[in-house]
Amino acid sequence: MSTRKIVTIYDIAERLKLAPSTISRGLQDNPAVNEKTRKRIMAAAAEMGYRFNTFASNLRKQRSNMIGVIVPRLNSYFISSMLAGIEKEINSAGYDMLISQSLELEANEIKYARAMLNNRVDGLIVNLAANTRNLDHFQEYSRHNLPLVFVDRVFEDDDFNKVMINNSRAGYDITRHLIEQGCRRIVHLTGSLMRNVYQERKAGYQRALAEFQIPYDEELVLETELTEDASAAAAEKILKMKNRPDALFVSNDMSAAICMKVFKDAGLHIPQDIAVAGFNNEIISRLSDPMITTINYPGEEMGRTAARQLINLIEHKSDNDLTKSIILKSQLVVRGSTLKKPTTNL
Amino acid sequence: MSTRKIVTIYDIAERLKLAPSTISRGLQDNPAVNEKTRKRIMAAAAEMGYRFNTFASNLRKQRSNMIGVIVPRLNSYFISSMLAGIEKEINSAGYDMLISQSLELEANEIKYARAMLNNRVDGLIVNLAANTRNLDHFQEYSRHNLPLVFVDRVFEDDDFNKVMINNSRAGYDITRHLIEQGCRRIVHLTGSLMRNVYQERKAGYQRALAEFQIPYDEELVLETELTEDASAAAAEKILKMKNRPDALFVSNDMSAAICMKVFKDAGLHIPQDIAVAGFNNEIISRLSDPMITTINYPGEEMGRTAARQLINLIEHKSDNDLTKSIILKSQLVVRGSTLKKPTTNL
DNA sequence: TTGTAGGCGTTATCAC
DNA sequence: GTGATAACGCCTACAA
Repeated sequence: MSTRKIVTIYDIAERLKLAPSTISRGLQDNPAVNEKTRKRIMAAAAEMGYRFNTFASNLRKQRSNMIGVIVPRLNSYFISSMLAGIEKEINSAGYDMLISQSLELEANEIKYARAMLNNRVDGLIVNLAANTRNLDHFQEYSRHNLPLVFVDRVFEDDDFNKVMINNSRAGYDITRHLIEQGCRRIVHLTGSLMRNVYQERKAGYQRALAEFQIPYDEELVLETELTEDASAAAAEKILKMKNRPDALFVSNDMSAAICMKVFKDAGLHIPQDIAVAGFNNEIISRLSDPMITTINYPGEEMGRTAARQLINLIEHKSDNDLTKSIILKSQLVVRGSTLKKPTTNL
Repeated sequence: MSTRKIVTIYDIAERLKLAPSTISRGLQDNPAVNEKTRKRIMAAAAEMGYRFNTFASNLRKQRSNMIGVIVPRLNSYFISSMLAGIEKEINSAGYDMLISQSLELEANEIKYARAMLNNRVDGLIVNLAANTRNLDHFQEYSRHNLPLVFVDRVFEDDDFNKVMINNSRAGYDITRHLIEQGCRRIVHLTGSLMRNVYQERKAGYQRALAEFQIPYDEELVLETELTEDASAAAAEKILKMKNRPDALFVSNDMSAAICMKVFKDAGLHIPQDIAVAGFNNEIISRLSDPMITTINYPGEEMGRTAARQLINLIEHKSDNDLTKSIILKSQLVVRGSTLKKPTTNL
């Protein structure tokens, strides 16, 4: 029963003795077409197994109604929250979403940026790969006046649109909090320092140390990929340090929880023996024992904001020349994993 | 400097005094074209800011090179692992991925299934929404001979291709394990029983109870949405039960961890006062204290398998008439949260 | 309210 | 090795 031949508006037109243009109008509820005609058209279309051809339509209309999204990974708490936010906003505005994951590799990012361009996406949202060196592969978007928004992982000193939080401030807040709890030898476990988010958090960490006249010790900054294994390895390394640190500031809650587990398994008490702070306010920060002090990091909202900004640019509701950096709020959330002094009322 | 007019192969042809067809060939490294000519074409294209038009190409070639994916949510551990698997497989086979999230609503699923069809995806992978009642909205795919693969959440008694695990067996294994640990009053906290995955796990639970002559008590089955709040509420409810249960089997590790936290906060000891088992083998199951007994559930591999199966169907490397259900292995992983008897060597 | 006609950018076919 | 031409399916002036 499956109709081999692809059914087009011409076939429907022929069957109903109407013009193709009438069919086209009828199918998209154009009010110019007679109600009865419209119903006949719909019925015939359904019966004949007609499928609207988005390509032909897009080709003709010169736009795709698709928004491209390039992220480093799909399976991360932060990224998936962000994607959920992007998707909601995009879909309610009538767009579809084309996703690629760079797997943290610049080479893939370059490849996908080009593919998205060829796919005529109406705009692009990007969260940079860990090892991306520059934004050359996005210059083409400017050239074609295609809106582009970077979210979270960005280059800070360029003219692109971006949505982010104040990572430096957050890193400072958390480090200062640790210092105020009496910690002096604070390890910082971070992701790739090529990325602003990690670089900035580290800058905030250093700023807080300096403010309290604690000498900065490079040995205490551990750069890893923040994977499950790498995090556990880092924790082991910390355990083996001659002069054991009294605090650990990790750039990610999951990683922090992994370190905490290693510490606890080694018989340490948290926060007494070592205080641990994370980042992101993931569910796990609330489930760990003790609960993890962290930075509340609005992934879904960042996604929505980036998407909304992009859509505004696409629909010319805002001006691409007025480059905007949107900085969303993040807050320090103090919990048991760092409370050495029972002073705070929590 | 931005070129207003869209540059096409005609423009390049004109500039180089060549025919459009030659340009087309040159751009795709067709060996028929002279090496020198090819280089001139490439150079001109780059210089003029030419962008390949995927629509026109797809329209002409009658295919999109895109694979559609419909999932209930993007921000869940299992889903994002699965997506990562799908993406890797799809991309290495040269396809792109179009994603929509149904937000667990059948209405959205119907809408997106149609949109994917119109977008001329070459195939579709679906993980069903919580409240989907039937698969009518996918019949059109059969009609058009478009390959379709359901993954994880499926309807078991139809003719569609599917990739899943043996949920009934897994539910049985976990329940039996709890019983063998001496538990008799076992609560089962589950997601929507309209979905096979939950229905089957429950069936396994019942089968194990029956086998050990433990009467099935409907009051002990709690159906919720397994969100953070719903899980905590369920745990509270369990705490208030007159005759407190001695075990809890949750259909999801995150949920199990949340329940455990509520129990611990109420002063209970795990597993002595109440044993807790989860599902999925998420990272959190390894980080909780005690670690959570669970079912190892290969999300990424399920994604890869579904994608591979779909691609085979698309490329006619396998026959759609030979409907296949692929059942992947899952295993019971016993950990501290259920070990009441220190007999097992763990 | 409906019809006519041309074009969106690419590729396949056939010719040279 | 290169060129001419006709689709692919839809949309939109403009005309009737």
